[in-house]
Amino acid sequence: MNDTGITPSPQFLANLDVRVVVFCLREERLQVLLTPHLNLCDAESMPPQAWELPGSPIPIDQSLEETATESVLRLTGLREAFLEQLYTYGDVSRCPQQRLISVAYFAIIPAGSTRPAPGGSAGFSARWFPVEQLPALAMDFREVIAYAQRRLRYKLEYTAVGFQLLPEYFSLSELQKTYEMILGEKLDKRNFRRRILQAGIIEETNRLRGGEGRPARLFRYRPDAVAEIRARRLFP
Amino acid sequence: MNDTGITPSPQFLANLDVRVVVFCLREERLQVLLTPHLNLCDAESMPPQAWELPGSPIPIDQSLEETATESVLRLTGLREAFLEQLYTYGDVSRCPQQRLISVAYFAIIPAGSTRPAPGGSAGFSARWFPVEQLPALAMDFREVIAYAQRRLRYKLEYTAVGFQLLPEYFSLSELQKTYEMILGEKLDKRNFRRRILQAGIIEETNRLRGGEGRPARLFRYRPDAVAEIRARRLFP
DNA sequence: CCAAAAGTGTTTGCTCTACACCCATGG
DNA sequence: CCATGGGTGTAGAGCAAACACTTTTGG
Repeated sequence: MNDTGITPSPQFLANLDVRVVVFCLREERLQVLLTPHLNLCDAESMPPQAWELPGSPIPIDQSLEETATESVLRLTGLREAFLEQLYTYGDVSRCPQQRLISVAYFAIIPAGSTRPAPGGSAGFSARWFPVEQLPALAMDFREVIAYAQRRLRYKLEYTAVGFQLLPEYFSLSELQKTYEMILGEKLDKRNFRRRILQAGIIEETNRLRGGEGRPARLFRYRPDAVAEIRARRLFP
Repeated sequence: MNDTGITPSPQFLANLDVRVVVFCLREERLQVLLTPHLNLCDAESMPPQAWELPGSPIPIDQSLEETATESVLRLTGLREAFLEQLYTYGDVSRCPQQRLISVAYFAIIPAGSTRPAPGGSAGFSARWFPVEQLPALAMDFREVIAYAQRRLRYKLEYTAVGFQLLPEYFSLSELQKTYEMILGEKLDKRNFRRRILQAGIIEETNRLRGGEGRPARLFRYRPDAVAEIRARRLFP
């Protein structure tokens, strides 16, 4: 971590880093974690003029996935987050300072687990931004985030990744709202419930959550239901 | 290109290369292009004891995709082949000689376009191997090929990638055989034809191909039909 | 008792599947 | 005329989509 970002120390691989798109549901919106782009923000007091995806260079004795996991841990305090390789970006002029190849990962952390508020711990001044209102971004990171979002939407339809976004116990309405938010379309309540229950990937608990109106029964993700769902498509 | 494979010349990025899984339909089977693994094959006359995926280090002034395209061109003489990034492999001990990160691509070249027979031109002594009968492979390349094959199968179900494997004109039976070979299951002739025609991605020509039995009408891929097919699944 | 959110079934249309016979050509 | 592969339609089952009212709680 130097402030030029140009020459990582020799125990790191040159011209190569890992970047992570960390998704979280906050304030009813899908948000992404970003760090200030240091090149344009020398005075610490000034607000950064551009943001970037968090990440780190790759230690010579760490795999790509370990490196990404550590970035997520450093930023959020979570080690068990969902993490998947996204794509490797290597265009020649994507970074003005040097030839830089970034292996992008995307991560999902559950709603409510934002105790290590970014800005605290080792997260420097990382901040959450709604994916619909991103600030100015360095390099090709807007494209990276857009791709991560497409992939998230896609995985949501076919796999059980949706539960990664929610806390351990959740109501079916919360789950449905999550799906609607990410897919960007309304779903029929009865069809949604029937399908998600038939898929057998969540189980009823005897907890209830009160609020306004009738209390909702809470459900839990069944971890024994394999990640890649038996049914080919969860939502057609 | 040296024979240690350890230190690419300084105009290349260190610890990083591109590898390509090139698929082609030959002799009624899906085949992959491999090159001898030089570390284990110093005497040129000896048969290599292990094979590897072709590829090259990354010139400092070339993108990943350009590098992959040039590898395919050098190996097959084709510039327009289908090419897609697959995954980036970066485990610490995948290569015994050095820390090596490989950005894997997969490519598809049409059946019959094997004029620049591997072994000729600049392809050193590259050879085709049926994916079902791979020789001993260096590093994690068996895993890479297996993943490429999964991805090919997957893409075949959802996109129009199948036509990349066939020559410009083909009969519906040839197309069906291709699908069956890659999916590894028999398909019903009538259902196959109905669906593939309904999808509107191929068009009838007035060519016929004779052989034994009744001559077959030849079809052609409609390049205006976008790569990602309108229907969500081509084959359920 | 009223507002607010939770919960619950049925009908209809479409799509996938299974299945068997005739056609055109070359030898 | 016979062997070989090419070409064609239909009936039944299962799945997805559309749709409106009742239930439970808190204030």
